[in-house]
Amino acid sequence: MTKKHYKQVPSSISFPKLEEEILSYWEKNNTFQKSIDNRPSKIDGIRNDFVFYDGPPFANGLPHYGHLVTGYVKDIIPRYKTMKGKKVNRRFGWDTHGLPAELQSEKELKVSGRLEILDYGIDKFNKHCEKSVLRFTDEWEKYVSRSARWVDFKNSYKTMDSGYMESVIWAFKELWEKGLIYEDYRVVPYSWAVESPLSNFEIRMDNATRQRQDPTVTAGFKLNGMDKTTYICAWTTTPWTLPSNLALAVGKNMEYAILENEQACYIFSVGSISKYSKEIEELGLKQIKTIKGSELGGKTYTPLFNYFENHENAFRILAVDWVEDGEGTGCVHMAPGFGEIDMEACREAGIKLVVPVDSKGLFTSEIPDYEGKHVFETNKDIARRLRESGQLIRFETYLHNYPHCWRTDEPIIYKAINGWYVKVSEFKDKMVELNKSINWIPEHIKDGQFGKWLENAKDWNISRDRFWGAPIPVWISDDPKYPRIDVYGSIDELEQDFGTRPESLHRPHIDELTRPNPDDPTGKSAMRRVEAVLDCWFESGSMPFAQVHYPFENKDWFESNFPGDFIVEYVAQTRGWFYTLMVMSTALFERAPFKNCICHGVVLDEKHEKLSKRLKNYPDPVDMFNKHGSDAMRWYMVSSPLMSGGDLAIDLKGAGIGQTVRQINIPMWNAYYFFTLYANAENIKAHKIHSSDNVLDRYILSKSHNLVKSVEEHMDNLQLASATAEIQAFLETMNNWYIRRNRERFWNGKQQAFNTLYTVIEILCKVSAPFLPMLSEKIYTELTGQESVHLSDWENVDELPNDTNLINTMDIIRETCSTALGIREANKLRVRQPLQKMTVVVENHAGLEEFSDILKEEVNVKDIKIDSDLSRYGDMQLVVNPKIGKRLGSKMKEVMIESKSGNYKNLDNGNVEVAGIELQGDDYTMRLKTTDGMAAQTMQNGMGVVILDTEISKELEQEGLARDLVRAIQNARKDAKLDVSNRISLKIKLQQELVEVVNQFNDFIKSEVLASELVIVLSEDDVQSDYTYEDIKIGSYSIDLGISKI
RNA sequence: UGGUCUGUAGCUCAGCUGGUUAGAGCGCACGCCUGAUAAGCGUGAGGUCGGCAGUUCAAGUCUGCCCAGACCAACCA
Repeated sequence: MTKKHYKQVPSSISFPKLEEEILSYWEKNNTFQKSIDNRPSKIDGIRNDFVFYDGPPFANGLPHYGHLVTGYVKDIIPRYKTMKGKKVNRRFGWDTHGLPAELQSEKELKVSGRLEILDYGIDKFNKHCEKSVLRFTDEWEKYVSRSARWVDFKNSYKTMDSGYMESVIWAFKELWEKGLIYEDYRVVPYSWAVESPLSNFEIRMDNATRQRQDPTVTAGFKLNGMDKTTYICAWTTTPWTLPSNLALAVGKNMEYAILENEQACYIFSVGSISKYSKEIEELGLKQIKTIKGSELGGKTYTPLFNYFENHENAFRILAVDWVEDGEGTGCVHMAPGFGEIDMEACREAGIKLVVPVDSKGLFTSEIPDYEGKHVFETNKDIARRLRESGQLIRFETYLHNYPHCWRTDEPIIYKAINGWYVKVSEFKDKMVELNKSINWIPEHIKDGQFGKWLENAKDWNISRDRFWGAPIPVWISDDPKYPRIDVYGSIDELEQDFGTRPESLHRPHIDELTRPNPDDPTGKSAMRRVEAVLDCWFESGSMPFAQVHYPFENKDWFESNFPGDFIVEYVAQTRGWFYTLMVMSTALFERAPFKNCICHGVVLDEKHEKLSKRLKNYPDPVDMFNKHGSDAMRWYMVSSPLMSGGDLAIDLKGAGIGQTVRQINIPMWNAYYFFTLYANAENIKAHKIHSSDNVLDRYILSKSHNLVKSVEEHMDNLQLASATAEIQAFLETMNNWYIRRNRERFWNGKQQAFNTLYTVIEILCKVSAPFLPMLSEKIYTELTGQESVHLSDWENVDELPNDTNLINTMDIIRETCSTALGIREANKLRVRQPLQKMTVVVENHAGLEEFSDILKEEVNVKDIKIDSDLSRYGDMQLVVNPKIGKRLGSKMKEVMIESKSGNYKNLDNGNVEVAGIELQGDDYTMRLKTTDGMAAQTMQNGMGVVILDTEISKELEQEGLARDLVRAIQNARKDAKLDVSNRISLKIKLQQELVEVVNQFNDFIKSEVLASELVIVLSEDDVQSDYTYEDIKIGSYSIDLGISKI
């Protein structure tokens, strides 16, 4: 028994099982870590890191398809860069702070709201958050690992690590010192459900804004000092703010109409009258005159409710320039505690605001009638009271887009609240400028979605009145008489001033740091931390430096490796992570945070609707892993429009993924299986080569040159889908041309053929390693005996032959074959039936002779004739090169018509004249149209013609039958589960007519099927029990076939 | 209301700076091949390239308008 050089592999394999095997192989060999350690951080003093930022996910649920897509890209690029020689560290990160963690804990601890948490104890509450926030990390690790994504979990960063938090407060202090942070009392989107303000971009995330039906009220405010009762009408979508109304605003230059009936006057803007025609009719109103808004300015009115009736400066009409005739009445109700514009306008008018609503959205004792009631519950009652006082002009519901809290799904309110802000508006121009240096995929994001957003950037509210988060590192004197503000940017600074090192930067420990106010000579006041914590987006925006505890550690590394080289997330992160990274990076370092960014699209269901856990309208990823494997899923997603920002509609059964298995995984495996099968059968050990004297070898090597080169180009341009398309096309050529056409060489153990296939498969493994990390690993390691394809270097293109002529010629050959097979098909001539002659007529046939053996085999003909005289086989047609249209202009039309109808003449100088225009050189080509009735066909590219001699002589017919017989015997061998190298003994029982065929082709048959003996049996008596028999039909004959392994 | 993207075969999608008869995969029909075999290959049917205008010798490709969908923004007082 000879030693086999390659592992015996099964012809078909379970890819999911193969993947599990590779995953444990990697784990055992520590392959991932090696792939990083193998690469130096610097080469000749030049940085060699490829810096990739892994955006921290929040682990409050299991990963879904969106995460998987991102994860695949996050793996593909680093694997590619590693093979190209870069050191690519990949640390996983966890977003641990913020509302989701707190809400989860509230639910689990059954405490709800700020007061209950304070009661329960911040310490205990935060401890619980800390524990529960990591609950899903194991599950995440499982999913991520199963998807063959290499990322360092052990060394992962968490936003709650004290090092991370220290870097975050450092950043805060930097911004403070640059004057980019301020405290302000402003109206902000406020989630009463989580009792905290939200940032302007949180309410824009995903589907936070959606349709909602709200009551609207048009109320009449009674003007003071009028002869006749006069109502000025204002419209609002938030009736609950009417008790807090302190002013009305009208447009300075707008026209207002005064309408009256016997009892009263009503004022509407002229532009809004038509909308109120129904009410006007009901009240029997007639317009008496119009006045300018400026004339209304300064008038006072009686408040609708008396809660704030003595409020200073209040209940006046303000004439301003920003009111427009929109949906309302042209007169705006102002509740400065609940509207941004309201607040600004009232501040200018010297009206102090009132906020009679607490943190849970309940009215305070300032509104005794509704104390403890949720604001939304009071809308109806407010309308009822207005109706009773005759001041309700209209009540209706209104469908509009309204922001909701992205974590609780409850509608938000706008409310004045104290907060800390980053002055983003001050440096937004800088951000716009820095954005120009970023390479965005797809490109339109740069000046579109992201660029536009930057241009309109608003100041960012970074404070949250919550518990579980990085502290706002600001200490303020508790006595306004002795004001002082201290901001801290490190633990050391804290220790220095407070004399003790905080146990943790989390609340409540951080809050326990107090000290006497140094600016207070009485010594009575103290420095206390402001209570709020930081928006968790401030933390994720700090990720590039905070993950390495900059500037306290890794100072040199960070400074030479920032900005990052690459990030990827889905497109909505232009409002989220991409944005906060940009803000932090611009404010701190005046640099863009990353160089390249892929925004991928969204995975949808087959009806193009969002994936929803509730509807279960998508296949379970785990099922897909188990059924088709992760490599197929990776390929499927990465070769899709997702990579250029488009959506991908995934079908419920995952058929697209199964299709990938059939088109990519199986063909690749088949090639490898084929190689090992015959290398082992022939006891061949192959090695890598870069040249061969066989033309097919040189062809496929040239093709692999092109493959490596184009994949490299696409990858360098971050065009992942294009790269996969190249690999797929190569697979097709390798399997359905190179291997198929070379089968005989493999059967005969031609070393060069094996060397070539070995080389090509190895290259294919390398090129597809980022896209099929496990399948290519399996094949590569078994084929080469190397440790891992992911530890190998990217193939050096320059070493491979690059023969463009050969590739072009081969294209003609392949075209010839498919044309010839087309003729066979049309004439119902099976390929197994040999034919005598094929004529190939191509005008320029230099180099084609070399391929005549290939043609003979592929088309199964005895002789090939190559000719260049097209005119003998059909009529020539003039085909005009359309590019001459540029030169001819309007004459072109005529030239086209004339040439198509064959009206042209050949000139003596070899040129052609059409419609009076002389054409030469590249201006035209002649194309053959085959004469009807011949077994001939024009090639699809029109370059030539193929003619088949369809006459079948007796001899050819018999050879055909012999081949049929061989085919049948091979089938029987297969059925008997014989190895391709087993020798057999044959007994055939057949009709007299076939005996002649078998006799004549006896040697041929025996050698084709590896038969040592062939016995023709004419009666049943000779049947022996150690033979397996089959009934076979060949043409119109039926025979009994017996084979036995020797 | 504005911006960006998308609209090509039953389905999922290619189609470069405008250029001859618009492609691929899946599905369907019919064949073929098989010493890779629970694979492979070929052929066919199927398209007014969302619509209407325009520019041009020539438009799936460029321009304008319109329609539909997605996303982003504005409005939402």
